Amino acid sequence: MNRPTITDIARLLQLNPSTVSRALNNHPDVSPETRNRVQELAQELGYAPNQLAVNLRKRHSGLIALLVSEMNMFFNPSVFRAIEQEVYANGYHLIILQSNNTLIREKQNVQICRQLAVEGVLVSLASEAQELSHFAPLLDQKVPVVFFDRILPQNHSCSVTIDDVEITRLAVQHLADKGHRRIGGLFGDPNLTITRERFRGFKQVLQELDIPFEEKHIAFAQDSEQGSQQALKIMEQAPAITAFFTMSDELMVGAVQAIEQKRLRIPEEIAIIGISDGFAPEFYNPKITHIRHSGYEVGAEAARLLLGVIREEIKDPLHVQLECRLVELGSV
Amino acid sequence: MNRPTITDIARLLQLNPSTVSRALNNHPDVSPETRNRVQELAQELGYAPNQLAVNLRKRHSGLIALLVSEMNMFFNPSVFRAIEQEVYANGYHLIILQSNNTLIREKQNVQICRQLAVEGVLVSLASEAQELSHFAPLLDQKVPVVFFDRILPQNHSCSVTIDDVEITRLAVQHLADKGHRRIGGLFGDPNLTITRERFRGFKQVLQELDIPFEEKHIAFAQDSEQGSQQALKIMEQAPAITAFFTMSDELMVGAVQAIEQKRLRIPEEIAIIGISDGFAPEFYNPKITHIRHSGYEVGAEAARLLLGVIREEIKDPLHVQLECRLVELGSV
DNA sequence: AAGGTTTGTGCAAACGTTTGCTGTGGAAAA
DNA sequence: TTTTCCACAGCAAACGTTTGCACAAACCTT
Repeated sequence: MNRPTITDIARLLQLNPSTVSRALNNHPDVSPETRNRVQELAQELGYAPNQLAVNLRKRHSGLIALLVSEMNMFFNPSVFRAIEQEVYANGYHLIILQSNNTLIREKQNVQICRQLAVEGVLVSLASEAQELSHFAPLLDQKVPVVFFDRILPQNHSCSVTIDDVEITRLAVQHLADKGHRRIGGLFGDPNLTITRERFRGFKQVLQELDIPFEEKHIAFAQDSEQGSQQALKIMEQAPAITAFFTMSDELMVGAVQAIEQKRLRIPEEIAIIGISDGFAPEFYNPKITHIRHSGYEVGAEAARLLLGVIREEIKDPLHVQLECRLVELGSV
Repeated sequence: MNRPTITDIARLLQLNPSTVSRALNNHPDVSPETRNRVQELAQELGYAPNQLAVNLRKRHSGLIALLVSEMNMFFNPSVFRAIEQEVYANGYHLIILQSNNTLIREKQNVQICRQLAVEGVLVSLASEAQELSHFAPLLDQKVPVVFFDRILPQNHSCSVTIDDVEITRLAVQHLADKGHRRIGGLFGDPNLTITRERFRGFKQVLQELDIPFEEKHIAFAQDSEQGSQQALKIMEQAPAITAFFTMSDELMVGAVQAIEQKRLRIPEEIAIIGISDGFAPEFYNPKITHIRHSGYEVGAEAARLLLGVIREEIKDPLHVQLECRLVELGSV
């Protein structure tokens, strides 16, 4: 009762395995009559090709790997869904590898990609990754790699990000439009491009607005918990601030927690604006005004780029920056 | 500049490929001296075994599939993280297949599992799945399957759920203890065991408490949006209710939205208690009292069971029910 | 010293496909 | 009728490993 193979079908039909193979793949070299006989029997036996053998023979795996730091709720599930859908629609399958933000796991994962002969890799870097040399084993083998979300500047592959400077400008400008001039800022891991860019944007806009930048108004934090602590610290060191800018959902949650702990009312006593790719802003009352970027679009675009590179339709490293929009809710 | 193979190493070292293979796998039949020579050269060449060939030869893929309805934020990412970690730690890799809650995709995904020769499958059913016959192709081939979270009663494989009746009892009992006797209930897809069980628990507890069950106090909803509408409807049809029970995070979000829309204060004017495996209860102010079950534990247990079945340590279908606890916050 | 055992290596088949090449019979062209 | 060509099917090698078996040499037994 084992799975039928091409050879089984060949034996039953007094044919050569090669003919059966061609028949199943609708190769023109096989007569319509035999093709039908083969396909009918295959159907009847519930034949499904042994993908393992196909893979070996064709020297590819049909797999695309997603290397990601971790599956937290703020790694927008829609990024994920978009990638899966795009990949699935093109006949590939997705395998997920988490780095837990460690470099060592990321290196291992690269090796795994190589061993499994994955045909493309989507990467959102671990925060420990300071450079990209550990991707060499893949690039050497000409395995297409697309970086997204958390990237590093010195990359020679495609990448998908959002225009971090612009997005931050949008947020801070909005605060300024509403009269805020003493603005606290909460930023993520300072090693990541995303953080550096948003921080740069923040300072740049302040300068344009003739608002002096003050160290004590800003802080860096790795997660929601730290974000909350840092927000508290800022409010204590600089009680005069009238608004917070947070560069991610995690930090938004942290900031709101700190604000509630301080028993300040939003937006009357303190305003908050953030950058969000999740549902967090909708959870609160009032809902948090934010710059929304579509996680779905990031995922979809990254997957599309990767597929383009795999099909050799895209030759040169493309760096896509997605646009975002201000969503005015009640927190400013 | 191609990847070196075992045959390359053999040629370079004037050995037979079989010896090289054994050397690399630390087979005792090979002398320490040759083993070292082989391993050193392998290291030097950056040899990595061609997993595709290994798979074919060993007739397994090292893959475990996760069949899931969709990657929404309420499919607790920690379930996911737990599964990935457990699977990874045991040398397997995870491939994700989404059904988008449709039966047709679920069937396709089962076929894909078969073709890829996955060694085990973790399933949280699509809501369209009313029975399990489409898993026959896997079960026929003795591919281990473990159902979790969204299951159906008539399954002969292992499953991991929580004790839905008990969990609901805990919640409703808590409301009753606080004096509530007119309780609204929001439930999910009535086709799913999880819903039926929780609904059964709900009615059962009401009966034990001598509270008459009223149709107009309860509703079923598929998502957060519908949940909100249904909650509104309940509050209009039965304005006397003093508390809501919600069986999932989605519905909790919906209910809170409805309550806020009605401008009722929690918990003074209306109480709410829910079952949660996510962060939703923590988002609100006051935080929502809930029964917490650990998504991480569900995922980890499901993965452990699956690995047990794969290793043939577990022979009979085990049905694990995880325990939960009441988290008293400010909404009751 | 004859026999037996151990140790290390090689040979070849197998896993299930795919594919370039060869070969056949018959139809079309000369 | 002979030649040319085409449609169709078979043969065999290949993808890179793993593994049962055979075998030689060296090592122990009596």
